[in-house]
Amino acid sequence: MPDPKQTKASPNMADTDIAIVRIAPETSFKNKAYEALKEAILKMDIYATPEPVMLDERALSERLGVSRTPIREAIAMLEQDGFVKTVPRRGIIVVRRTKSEIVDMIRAWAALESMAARLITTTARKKDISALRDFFKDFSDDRLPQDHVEEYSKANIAFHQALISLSESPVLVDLTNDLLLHVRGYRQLTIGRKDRTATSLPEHLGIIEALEARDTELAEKRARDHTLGLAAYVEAHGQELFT
Amino acid sequence: MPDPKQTKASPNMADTDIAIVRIAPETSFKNKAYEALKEAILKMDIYATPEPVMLDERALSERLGVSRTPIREAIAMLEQDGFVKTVPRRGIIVVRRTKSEIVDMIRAWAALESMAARLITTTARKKDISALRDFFKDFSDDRLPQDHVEEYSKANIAFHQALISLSESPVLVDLTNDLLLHVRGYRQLTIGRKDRTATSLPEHLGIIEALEARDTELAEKRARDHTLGLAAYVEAHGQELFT
DNA sequence: ATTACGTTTTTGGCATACCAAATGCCACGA
DNA sequence: TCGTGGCATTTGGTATGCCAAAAACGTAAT
Repeated sequence: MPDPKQTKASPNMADTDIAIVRIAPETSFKNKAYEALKEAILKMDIYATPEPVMLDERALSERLGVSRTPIREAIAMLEQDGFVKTVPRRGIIVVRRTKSEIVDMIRAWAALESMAARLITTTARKKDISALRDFFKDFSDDRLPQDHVEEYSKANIAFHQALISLSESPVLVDLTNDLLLHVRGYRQLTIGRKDRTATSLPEHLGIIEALEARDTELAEKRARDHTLGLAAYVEAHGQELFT
Repeated sequence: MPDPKQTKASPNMADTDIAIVRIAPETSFKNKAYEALKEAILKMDIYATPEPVMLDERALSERLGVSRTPIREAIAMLEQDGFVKTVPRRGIIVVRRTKSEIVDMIRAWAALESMAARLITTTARKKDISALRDFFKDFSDDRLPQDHVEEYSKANIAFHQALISLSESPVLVDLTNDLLLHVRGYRQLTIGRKDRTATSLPEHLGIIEALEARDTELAEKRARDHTLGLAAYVEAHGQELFT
Protein backbone atom coordinates (compact mmCIF):
# COMPACT_ATOMS: atom_id res chain seq x y z
CA MET A 1 0.00 0.00 0.00
CA PRO A 2 2.08 2.89 -1.33
CA ASP A 3 1.60 6.29 0.11
CA PRO A 4 -0.42 8.34 -2.41
CA LYS A 5 1.80 11.35 -1.81
CA GLN A 6 4.71 9.46 -3.18
CA THR A 7 3.16 8.33 -6.41
CA LYS A 8 4.62 11.45 -7.95
CA ALA A 9 8.27 11.40 -7.12
CA SER A 10 9.84 14.60 -5.94
CA PRO A 11 12.41 16.18 -8.31
CA ASN A 12 15.57 15.14 -6.59
CA MET A 13 14.39 11.65 -5.89
CA ALA A 14 15.83 8.99 -8.12
CA ASP A 15 13.25 7.24 -10.23
CA THR A 16 14.90 3.90 -9.86
CA ASP A 17 14.68 2.34 -6.46
CA ILE A 18 18.21 2.39 -5.22
CA ALA A 19 19.34 -0.17 -2.75
CA ILE A 20 18.02 1.31 0.43
CA VAL A 21 17.54 -1.59 2.78
CA ARG A 22 15.78 -0.08 5.74
CA ILE A 23 18.83 0.68 7.90
CA ALA A 24 19.97 -1.55 10.72
CA PRO A 25 17.52 -1.43 13.62
CA GLU A 26 20.48 -1.66 15.98
CA THR A 27 18.97 -3.83 18.64
CA SER A 28 18.85 -2.22 22.03
CA PHE A 29 21.08 -3.08 24.96
CA LYS A 30 18.07 -4.63 26.59
CA ASN A 31 17.73 -7.16 23.81
CA LYS A 32 21.44 -7.69 23.51
CA ALA A 33 21.60 -8.40 27.22
CA TYR A 34 18.64 -10.74 26.90
CA GLU A 35 20.30 -12.74 24.15
CA ALA A 36 23.64 -12.77 25.88
CA LEU A 37 22.24 -13.92 29.20
CA LYS A 38 19.99 -16.49 27.60
CA GLU A 39 22.87 -17.99 25.71
CA ALA A 40 25.06 -17.96 28.80
CA ILE A 41 22.40 -19.71 30.84
CA LEU A 42 21.82 -22.34 28.19
CA LYS A 43 25.52 -22.89 27.80
CA MET A 44 26.26 -23.45 31.43
CA ASP A 45 25.49 -26.76 33.04
CA ILE A 46 23.25 -25.71 35.86
CA TYR A 47 22.87 -29.27 37.07
CA ALA A 48 26.58 -29.79 37.58
CA THR A 49 26.68 -28.30 41.05
CA PRO A 50 24.30 -28.97 43.93
CA GLU A 51 24.07 -25.35 45.05
CA PRO A 52 21.87 -23.02 43.03
CA VAL A 53 23.42 -20.78 40.41
CA MET A 54 22.97 -17.12 41.17
CA LEU A 55 23.27 -14.04 39.00
CA ASP A 56 24.20 -10.57 40.15
CA GLU A 57 22.79 -7.52 38.45
CA ARG A 58 25.74 -5.28 39.13
CA ALA A 59 28.29 -7.88 38.16
CA LEU A 60 26.43 -8.51 34.92
CA SER A 61 26.13 -4.84 34.12
CA GLU A 62 29.88 -4.50 34.55
CA ARG A 63 30.74 -7.52 32.47
CA LEU A 64 28.41 -6.50 29.69
CA GLY A 65 29.43 -2.89 29.93
CA VAL A 66 25.96 -1.47 30.32
CA SER A 67 24.03 -0.07 33.22
CA ARG A 68 21.74 -2.07 35.43
CA THR A 69 18.57 -0.84 33.78
CA PRO A 70 18.75 -2.83 30.55
CA ILE A 71 20.06 -5.78 32.55
CA ARG A 72 17.04 -5.71 34.79
CA GLU A 73 14.72 -5.57 31.81
CA ALA A 74 16.48 -8.53 30.29
CA ILE A 75 16.17 -10.40 33.58
CA ALA A 76 12.47 -9.64 33.65
CA MET A 77 12.13 -11.19 30.21
CA LEU A 78 14.13 -14.25 31.16
CA GLU A 79 11.89 -14.64 34.17
CA GLN A 80 8.89 -14.70 31.87
CA ASP A 81 10.60 -17.45 29.93
CA GLY A 82 11.05 -19.37 33.12
CA PHE A 83 14.82 -19.44 32.95
CA VAL A 84 15.44 -17.45 36.10
CA LYS A 85 13.58 -16.43 39.18
CA THR A 86 14.40 -13.30 41.09
CA VAL A 87 13.81 -13.26 44.81
CA PRO A 88 13.71 -9.80 46.35
CA ARG A 89 16.69 -8.97 48.50
CA ARG A 90 18.04 -12.41 47.87
CA GLY A 91 19.22 -12.74 44.34
CA ILE A 92 18.49 -13.97 40.87
CA ILE A 93 18.39 -17.73 40.68
CA VAL A 94 18.82 -19.77 37.53
CA VAL A 95 15.88 -22.14 37.62
CA ARG A 96 16.61 -25.83 37.88
CA ARG A 97 13.90 -28.09 36.62
CA THR A 98 13.00 -31.34 38.25
CA LYS A 99 12.74 -34.60 36.44
CA SER A 100 8.97 -34.52 36.44
CA GLU A 101 9.00 -31.02 35.00
CA ILE A 102 11.22 -32.18 32.16
CA VAL A 103 9.02 -35.17 31.53
CA ASP A 104 6.04 -32.87 31.54
CA MET A 105 7.65 -30.62 28.98
CA ILE A 106 8.51 -33.51 26.72
CA ARG A 107 4.89 -34.62 26.82
CA ALA A 108 3.76 -31.18 25.76
CA TRP A 109 6.35 -31.30 23.04
CA ALA A 110 4.92 -34.62 21.89
CA ALA A 111 1.48 -33.08 21.73
CA LEU A 112 2.64 -30.18 19.61
CA GLU A 113 4.74 -32.30 17.32
CA SER A 114 1.97 -34.76 16.67
CA MET A 115 -0.25 -31.87 15.69
CA ALA A 116 2.48 -30.63 13.41
CA ALA A 117 2.65 -34.05 11.79
CA ARG A 118 -1.09 -33.96 11.31
CA LEU A 119 -0.96 -30.62 9.58
CA ILE A 120 1.97 -31.62 7.43
CA THR A 121 0.08 -34.48 5.87
CA THR A 122 -2.41 -32.02 4.48
CA THR A 123 -0.26 -29.11 3.44
CA ALA A 124 3.44 -29.84 3.01
CA ARG A 125 4.99 -30.66 -0.32
CA LYS A 126 6.24 -34.14 -0.98
CA LYS A 127 9.66 -32.79 -1.77
CA ASP A 128 10.00 -31.02 1.56
CA ILE A 129 8.87 -34.05 3.47
CA SER A 130 11.35 -36.32 1.76
CA ALA A 131 14.09 -33.82 2.45
CA LEU A 132 13.77 -34.71 6.10
CA ARG A 133 15.75 -37.87 5.40
CA ASP A 134 18.81 -35.80 4.67
CA PHE A 135 19.35 -35.18 8.34
CA PHE A 136 20.27 -38.82 8.70
CA LYS A 137 22.15 -39.36 5.50
CA ASP A 138 25.41 -39.68 7.42
CA PHE A 139 24.15 -42.72 9.29
CA SER A 140 23.68 -46.23 8.06
CA ASP A 141 24.31 -49.83 9.02
CA ASP A 142 27.97 -49.14 8.54
CA ARG A 143 27.86 -46.02 10.65
CA LEU A 144 25.43 -46.56 13.44
CA PRO A 145 23.93 -43.64 15.35
CA GLN A 146 24.82 -45.25 18.68
CA ASP A 147 28.46 -45.01 17.76
CA HIS A 148 28.24 -41.30 17.18
CA VAL A 149 25.82 -40.18 19.83
CA GLU A 150 26.84 -36.56 19.92
CA GLU A 151 26.56 -36.13 16.20
CA TYR A 152 23.33 -38.04 16.01
CA SER A 153 21.89 -35.94 18.80
CA LYS A 154 22.47 -32.80 16.78
CA ALA A 155 20.87 -34.34 13.72
CA ASN A 156 18.01 -35.45 15.90
CA ILE A 157 17.25 -31.96 17.15
CA ALA A 158 17.59 -30.51 13.68
CA PHE A 159 15.20 -33.10 12.34
CA HIS A 160 12.56 -32.36 14.91
CA GLN A 161 12.81 -28.66 14.37
CA ALA A 162 12.62 -29.04 10.62
CA LEU A 163 9.64 -31.30 11.04
CA ILE A 164 7.75 -28.77 13.10
CA SER A 165 8.65 -26.03 10.67
CA LEU A 166 7.01 -27.95 7.86
CA SER A 167 3.69 -27.46 9.61
CA GLU A 168 4.00 -23.78 8.73
CA SER A 169 2.49 -23.00 12.07
CA PRO A 170 4.42 -20.24 13.81
CA VAL A 171 2.76 -21.04 17.09
CA LEU A 172 3.79 -24.66 17.04
CA VAL A 173 7.29 -23.70 16.04
CA ASP A 174 7.70 -21.13 18.76
CA LEU A 175 6.22 -23.21 21.50
CA THR A 176 8.32 -26.26 20.74
CA ASN A 177 11.47 -24.21 20.43
CA ASP A 178 10.84 -22.79 23.87
CA LEU A 179 10.27 -26.23 25.29
CA LEU A 180 13.36 -27.57 23.58
CA LEU A 181 15.51 -24.89 25.14
CA HIS A 182 14.43 -26.00 28.58
CA VAL A 183 14.71 -29.69 27.88
CA ARG A 184 18.13 -29.35 26.35
CA GLY A 185 19.33 -27.83 29.60
CA TYR A 186 19.97 -31.40 30.61
CA ARG A 187 22.92 -31.98 28.45
CA GLN A 188 23.60 -35.34 29.98
CA LEU A 189 20.34 -36.36 28.44
CA THR A 190 21.41 -35.69 24.89
CA ILE A 191 17.87 -36.26 23.73
CA GLY A 192 17.94 -39.98 23.98
CA ARG A 193 21.14 -41.55 25.05
CA LYS A 194 22.96 -44.39 23.53
CA ASP A 195 20.44 -47.05 24.41
CA ARG A 196 17.60 -45.05 22.95
CA THR A 197 19.52 -43.96 19.93
CA ALA A 198 19.22 -47.36 18.32
CA THR A 199 15.44 -47.26 18.14
CA SER A 200 15.29 -43.58 17.33
CA LEU A 201 16.30 -43.63 13.68
CA PRO A 202 13.80 -46.25 12.52
CA GLU A 203 11.05 -44.36 14.29
CA HIS A 204 12.02 -41.18 12.53
CA LEU A 205 11.93 -42.91 9.18
CA GLY A 206 8.56 -44.31 10.09
CA ILE A 207 7.25 -40.83 10.73
CA ILE A 208 8.57 -39.61 7.40
CA GLU A 209 6.94 -42.51 5.59
CA ALA A 210 3.59 -41.81 7.18
CA LEU A 211 3.89 -38.17 6.20
CA GLU A 212 4.71 -39.05 2.61
CA ALA A 213 1.77 -41.42 2.53
CA ARG A 214 -0.42 -38.54 3.71
CA ASP A 215 -1.71 -40.83 6.42
CA THR A 216 -2.80 -38.20 8.89
CA GLU A 217 -3.74 -40.46 11.75
CA LEU A 218 -0.70 -42.66 11.43
CA ALA A 219 1.71 -39.77 11.16
CA GLU A 220 0.20 -38.17 14.18
CA LYS A 221 0.39 -41.37 16.16
CA ARG A 222 3.97 -42.12 15.22
CA ALA A 223 5.15 -38.61 15.97
CA ARG A 224 3.38 -38.66 19.29
CA ASP A 225 4.51 -42.10 20.35
CA HIS A 226 8.07 -41.40 19.38
CA THR A 227 8.38 -38.38 21.62
CA LEU A 228 6.27 -39.92 24.36
CA GLY A 229 8.81 -42.72 24.26
CA LEU A 230 11.49 -40.24 25.14
CA ALA A 231 9.36 -38.95 27.98
CA ALA A 232 8.92 -42.46 29.32
CA TYR A 233 12.62 -43.07 28.97
CA VAL A 234 13.52 -39.99 30.95
CA GLU A 235 10.94 -40.83 33.56
CA ALA A 236 12.36 -44.33 33.96
CA HIS A 237 16.06 -43.67 33.65
CA GLY A 238 16.08 -40.15 34.90
CA GLN A 239 17.45 -40.84 38.35
CA GLU A 240 21.07 -40.96 37.41
CA LEU A 241 20.64 -38.10 35.00
CA PHE A 242 19.65 -35.71 37.70
CA THR A 243 21.12 -36.31 41.12
CA MET B 1 14.66 -28.94 56.33
CA PRO B 2 14.84 -26.88 59.50
CA ASP B 3 17.91 -24.91 60.27
CA PRO B 4 19.96 -26.85 62.87
CA LYS B 5 20.64 -23.68 64.79
CA GLN B 6 16.98 -23.37 65.51
CA THR B 7 16.38 -26.85 66.89
CA LYS B 8 16.89 -25.37 70.32
CA ALA B 9 14.51 -22.46 70.52
CA SER B 10 15.79 -19.22 71.90
CA PRO B 11 14.26 -18.04 75.20
CA ASN B 12 11.83 -15.53 73.82
CA MET B 13 10.67 -17.74 71.01
CA ALA B 14 7.32 -19.39 71.49
CA ASP B 15 7.48 -23.17 71.59
CA THR B 16 4.27 -23.69 69.71
CA ASP B 17 4.31 -22.81 66.07
CA ILE B 18 2.02 -19.88 65.89
CA ALA B 19 0.37 -18.97 62.66
CA ILE B 20 3.25 -17.30 60.92
CA VAL B 21 2.56 -17.74 57.26
CA ARG B 22 5.72 -16.50 55.62
CA ILE B 23 4.80 -12.83 55.65
CA ALA B 24 3.22 -11.15 52.69
CA PRO B 25 5.84 -10.95 49.93
CA GLU B 26 4.30 -7.62 49.03
CA THR B 27 4.44 -8.07 45.31
CA SER B 28 6.63 -5.51 43.66
CA PHE B 29 5.42 -2.58 41.63
CA LYS B 30 6.80 -4.31 38.60
CA ASN B 31 4.49 -7.26 39.08
CA LYS B 32 1.57 -5.10 40.06
CA ALA B 33 2.06 -3.09 36.90
CA TYR B 34 2.34 -6.28 34.89
CA GLU B 35 -0.93 -7.63 36.23
CA ALA B 36 -2.68 -4.32 35.87
CA LEU B 37 -1.58 -3.78 32.30
CA LYS B 38 -2.29 -7.34 31.31
CA GLU B 39 -5.80 -7.13 32.65
CA ALA B 40 -6.35 -3.80 31.00
CA ILE B 41 -5.19 -5.10 27.66
CA LEU B 42 -7.36 -8.18 27.91
CA LYS B 43 -10.32 -6.11 28.94
CA MET B 44 -10.16 -3.66 26.09
CA ASP B 45 -11.45 -4.62 22.69
CA ILE B 46 -8.42 -4.02 20.56
CA TYR B 47 -10.24 -5.03 17.42
CA ALA B 48 -12.93 -2.41 17.80
CA THR B 49 -10.97 0.35 16.13
CA PRO B 50 -9.01 0.15 12.90
CA GLU B 51 -6.06 2.17 14.15
CA PRO B 52 -3.57 0.43 16.42
CA VAL B 53 -3.83 0.86 20.16
CA MET B 54 -0.80 2.55 21.64
CA LEU B 55 0.48 2.72 25.18
CA ASP B 56 2.54 5.52 26.65
CA GLU B 57 5.10 4.78 29.34
CA ARG B 58 4.88 8.13 31.02
CA ALA B 59 1.13 8.24 30.96
CA LEU B 60 0.98 4.77 32.46
CA SER B 61 3.48 5.63 35.16
CA GLU B 62 1.36 8.60 36.13
CA ARG B 63 -1.90 6.70 36.17
CA LEU B 64 -0.43 3.86 38.17
CA GLY B 65 1.44 6.21 40.46
CA VAL B 66 4.85 4.66 39.96
CA SER B 67 7.93 5.63 38.05
CA ARG B 68 8.70 4.53 34.55
CA THR B 69 11.20 1.90 35.62
CA PRO B 70 8.76 -0.74 36.91
CA ILE B 71 6.44 0.12 34.04
CA ARG B 72 9.15 -0.59 31.52
CA GLU B 73 9.93 -3.88 33.18
CA ALA B 74 6.29 -4.82 33.05
CA ILE B 75 6.16 -3.86 29.39
CA ALA B 76 9.19 -6.03 28.71
CA MET B 77 7.34 -8.97 30.26
CA LEU B 78 4.20 -8.30 28.29
CA GLU B 79 6.31 -8.19 25.17
CA GLN B 80 7.60 -11.65 25.99
CA ASP B 81 4.01 -12.79 26.30
CA GLY B 82 3.32 -11.37 22.87
CA PHE B 83 0.71 -8.91 24.06
CA VAL B 84 2.56 -5.79 23.08
CA LYS B 85 5.40 -4.79 20.84
CA THR B 86 7.55 -1.79 21.52
CA VAL B 87 9.07 0.02 18.61
CA PRO B 88 11.99 2.30 19.47
CA ARG B 89 11.20 5.97 19.25
CA ARG B 90 7.76 5.11 18.04
CA GLY B 91 5.71 3.68 20.80
CA ILE B 92 4.29 0.61 22.43
CA ILE B 93 1.59 -1.03 20.39
CA VAL B 94 -0.89 -3.59 21.57
CA VAL B 95 -0.52 -6.54 19.24
CA ARG B 96 -3.46 -7.41 17.06
CA ARG B 97 -3.68 -10.99 15.93
CA THR B 98 -4.73 -11.94 12.47
CA LYS B 99 -7.31 -14.57 11.78
CA SER B 100 -4.73 -17.12 10.76
CA GLU B 101 -2.77 -16.50 13.92
CA ILE B 102 -5.85 -17.15 16.01
CA VAL B 103 -6.60 -20.30 14.05
CA ASP B 104 -3.04 -21.37 14.57
CA MET B 105 -3.32 -20.85 18.29
CA ILE B 106 -6.52 -22.82 18.49
CA ARG B 107 -4.82 -25.70 16.72
CA ALA B 108 -2.01 -25.67 19.24
CA TRP B 109 -4.61 -25.59 21.95
CA ALA B 110 -6.25 -28.63 20.41
CA ALA B 111 -2.93 -30.43 20.46
CA LEU B 112 -2.34 -29.70 24.10
CA GLU B 113 -5.87 -30.50 25.16
CA SER B 114 -5.87 -33.82 23.38
CA MET B 115 -2.69 -34.72 25.20
CA ALA B 116 -4.34 -33.69 28.44
CA ALA B 117 -7.25 -35.97 27.64
CA ARG B 118 -4.81 -38.77 26.97
CA LEU B 119 -3.12 -38.32 30.31
CA ILE B 120 -6.39 -38.01 32.16
CA THR B 121 -7.52 -41.45 31.06
CA THR B 122 -4.58 -42.96 32.86
CA THR B 123 -4.34 -40.88 36.00
CA ALA B 124 -7.43 -38.92 36.93
CA ARG B 125 -10.00 -40.18 39.40
CA LYS B 126 -13.40 -41.18 38.16
CA LYS B 127 -15.01 -38.75 40.54
CA ASP B 128 -13.07 -35.81 39.21
CA ILE B 129 -13.83 -36.70 35.62
CA SER B 130 -17.54 -36.96 36.26
CA ALA B 131 -17.46 -33.65 38.04
CA LEU B 132 -16.80 -32.04 34.68
CA ARG B 133 -20.48 -32.44 33.89
CA ASP B 134 -21.34 -29.91 36.54
CA PHE B 135 -20.22 -27.09 34.35
CA PHE B 136 -23.22 -27.77 32.16
CA LYS B 137 -25.80 -28.64 34.76
CA ASP B 138 -27.65 -25.42 34.08
CA PHE B 139 -28.31 -26.41 30.50
CA SER B 140 -30.77 -28.95 29.17
CA ASP B 141 -33.36 -29.46 26.49
CA ASP B 142 -35.49 -26.93 28.31
CA ARG B 143 -32.68 -24.46 28.57
CA LEU B 144 -30.62 -24.68 25.47
CA PRO B 145 -27.07 -23.32 25.34
CA GLN B 146 -27.80 -21.41 22.16
CA ASP B 147 -30.36 -19.36 24.03
CA HIS B 148 -27.83 -18.30 26.63
CA VAL B 149 -24.69 -17.92 24.61
CA GLU B 150 -22.89 -15.65 27.01
CA GLU B 151 -23.47 -17.89 29.98
CA TYR B 152 -22.64 -20.99 28.02
CA SER B 153 -19.45 -19.45 26.79
CA LYS B 154 -18.27 -18.92 30.35
CA ALA B 155 -19.12 -22.51 31.26
CA ASN B 156 -17.32 -23.60 28.15
CA ILE B 157 -14.08 -21.91 29.09
CA ALA B 158 -14.32 -23.16 32.65
CA PHE B 159 -14.88 -26.67 31.40
CA HIS B 160 -11.86 -26.63 29.17
CA GLN B 161 -9.64 -25.22 31.87
CA ALA B 162 -10.86 -27.76 34.38
CA LEU B 163 -10.29 -30.50 31.87
CA ILE B 164 -6.70 -29.50 31.30
CA SER B 165 -6.13 -29.18 35.01
CA LEU B 166 -7.14 -32.79 35.48
CA SER B 167 -4.09 -33.79 33.53
CA GLU B 168 -2.04 -32.57 36.48
CA SER B 169 0.48 -31.28 33.99
CA PRO B 170 1.59 -27.76 34.91
CA VAL B 171 3.10 -27.27 31.50
CA LEU B 172 -0.09 -28.12 29.65
CA VAL B 173 -2.07 -25.92 32.01
CA ASP B 174 0.20 -22.93 31.62
CA LEU B 175 0.57 -23.18 27.88
CA THR B 176 -3.15 -23.49 27.25
CA ASN B 177 -3.94 -20.66 29.61
CA ASP B 178 -1.57 -18.43 27.71
CA LEU B 179 -3.14 -19.42 24.42
CA LEU B 180 -6.61 -18.89 25.80
CA LEU B 181 -5.78 -15.37 26.85
CA HIS B 182 -4.82 -14.52 23.31
CA VAL B 183 -7.72 -16.28 21.70
CA ARG B 184 -10.22 -14.71 24.05
CA GLY B 185 -9.07 -11.33 22.86
CA TYR B 186 -11.64 -11.79 20.16
CA ARG B 187 -14.65 -11.32 22.28
CA GLN B 188 -16.94 -11.34 19.33
CA LEU B 189 -15.92 -14.92 18.91
CA THR B 190 -17.21 -16.04 22.26
CA ILE B 191 -15.54 -19.39 21.75
CA GLY B 192 -18.05 -20.73 19.36
CA ARG B 193 -20.97 -18.56 18.53
CA LYS B 194 -24.58 -19.40 18.50
CA ASP B 195 -24.41 -21.74 15.57
CA ARG B 196 -21.57 -23.70 17.01
CA THR B 197 -23.00 -23.73 20.47
CA ALA B 198 -25.58 -26.30 19.54
CA THR B 199 -23.03 -28.97 18.67
CA SER B 200 -20.65 -28.03 21.43
CA LEU B 201 -22.42 -29.53 24.41
CA PRO B 202 -22.85 -33.04 22.99
CA GLU B 203 -19.20 -33.05 22.02
CA HIS B 204 -18.21 -32.11 25.52
CA LEU B 205 -20.27 -34.90 26.95
CA GLY B 206 -18.69 -37.25 24.46
CA ILE B 207 -15.27 -36.29 25.71
CA ILE B 208 -16.29 -36.89 29.29
CA GLU B 209 -17.69 -40.30 28.44
CA ALA B 210 -14.51 -41.35 26.71
CA LEU B 211 -12.51 -40.20 29.70
CA GLU B 212 -14.71 -42.15 32.08
CA ALA B 213 -14.35 -45.20 29.89
CA ARG B 214 -10.58 -44.77 30.10
CA ASP B 215 -10.50 -44.98 26.35
CA THR B 216 -7.26 -43.16 25.75
CA GLU B 217 -7.35 -43.04 21.98
CA LEU B 218 -10.99 -42.06 21.79
CA ALA B 219 -10.71 -39.38 24.42
CA GLU B 220 -7.72 -37.93 22.68
CA LYS B 221 -9.48 -37.97 19.35
CA ARG B 222 -12.65 -36.41 20.63
CA ALA B 223 -10.84 -33.68 22.49
CA ARG B 224 -8.73 -32.91 19.48
CA ASP B 225 -11.53 -32.95 16.96
CA HIS B 226 -13.73 -30.81 19.13
CA THR B 227 -11.23 -28.00 19.35
CA LEU B 228 -10.08 -28.44 15.77
CA GLY B 229 -13.71 -27.94 14.91
CA LEU B 230 -13.57 -24.55 16.51
CA ALA B 231 -10.45 -23.75 14.54
CA ALA B 232 -12.16 -24.72 11.32
CA TYR B 233 -15.17 -22.67 12.27
CA VAL B 234 -13.09 -19.59 12.89
CA GLU B 235 -11.19 -20.15 9.70
CA ALA B 236 -14.39 -20.39 7.70
CA HIS B 237 -16.53 -17.79 9.40
CA GLY B 238 -13.77 -15.55 10.58
CA GLN B 239 -14.24 -12.87 7.97
CA GLU B 240 -17.03 -11.01 9.67
CA LEU B 241 -15.44 -11.48 13.03
CA PHE B 242 -12.41 -9.53 11.99
CA THR B 243 -13.94 -6.85 9.79
C1' DA C 1 33.60 -21.29 73.32
C1' DT C 2 29.15 -19.95 72.29
C1' DT C 3 25.45 -16.95 71.88
C1' DA C 4 23.30 -12.52 71.51
C1' DC C 5 23.29 -8.20 69.42
C1' DG C 6 24.62 -4.41 66.68
C1' DT C 7 27.01 -2.77 62.47
C1' DT C 8 28.40 -3.19 57.76
C1' DT C 9 27.73 -4.89 53.29
C1' DT C 10 25.15 -6.78 49.74
C1' DT C 11 21.19 -6.88 46.68
C1' DG C 12 17.13 -6.00 44.26
C1' DG C 13 13.40 -2.17 43.81
C1' DC C 14 12.42 2.28 42.46
C1' DA C 15 12.80 7.21 41.11
C1' DT C 16 14.91 10.61 38.34
C1' DA C 17 17.61 12.87 34.80
C1' DC C 18 19.45 13.01 30.38
C1' DC C 19 20.03 11.41 25.60
C1' DA C 20 19.02 10.67 20.78
C1' DA C 21 16.02 9.51 17.22
C1' DA C 22 11.57 10.19 14.96
C1' DT C 23 7.65 13.19 14.30
C1' DG C 24 5.00 17.11 13.71
C1' DC C 25 4.34 21.84 13.29
C1' DC C 26 5.33 26.10 11.22
C1' DA C 27 7.53 29.65 8.95
C1' DC C 28 9.76 30.85 4.87
C1' DG C 29 10.55 30.83 0.00
C1' DA C 30 10.09 29.40 -4.89
C1' DT D 1 0.08 26.57 -3.50
C1' DC D 2 3.44 23.51 -2.55
C1' DG D 3 7.53 21.94 -0.63
C1' DT D 4 11.66 22.72 1.98
C1' DG D 5 14.14 23.30 6.24
C1' DG D 6 14.48 23.50 10.93
C1' DC D 7 13.04 23.79 15.55
C1' DA D 8 10.16 22.00 19.37
C1' DT D 9 8.11 17.96 21.11
C1' DT D 10 7.39 13.30 21.94
C1' DT D 11 9.05 8.78 23.12
C1' DG D 12 11.66 4.91 24.21
C1' DG D 13 16.63 3.83 25.87
C1' DT D 14 20.09 4.21 29.27
C1' DA D 15 22.75 5.75 33.25
C1' DT D 16 22.81 6.90 38.17
C1' DG D 17 21.72 7.36 42.75
C1' DC D 18 19.26 6.28 46.79
C1' DC D 19 16.44 3.19 49.64
C1' DA D 20 15.22 -0.71 52.57
C1' DA D 21 15.48 -5.42 53.61
C1' DA D 22 18.30 -9.21 54.50
C1' DA D 23 22.41 -11.44 54.92
C1' DA D 24 27.20 -11.34 56.51
C1' DC D 25 30.35 -10.01 59.74
C1' DG D 26 32.24 -8.89 63.98
C1' DT D 27 32.26 -7.92 68.79
C1' DA D 28 31.14 -8.36 73.43
C1' DA D 29 28.95 -10.70 77.21
C1' DT D 30 28.04 -15.00 79.54
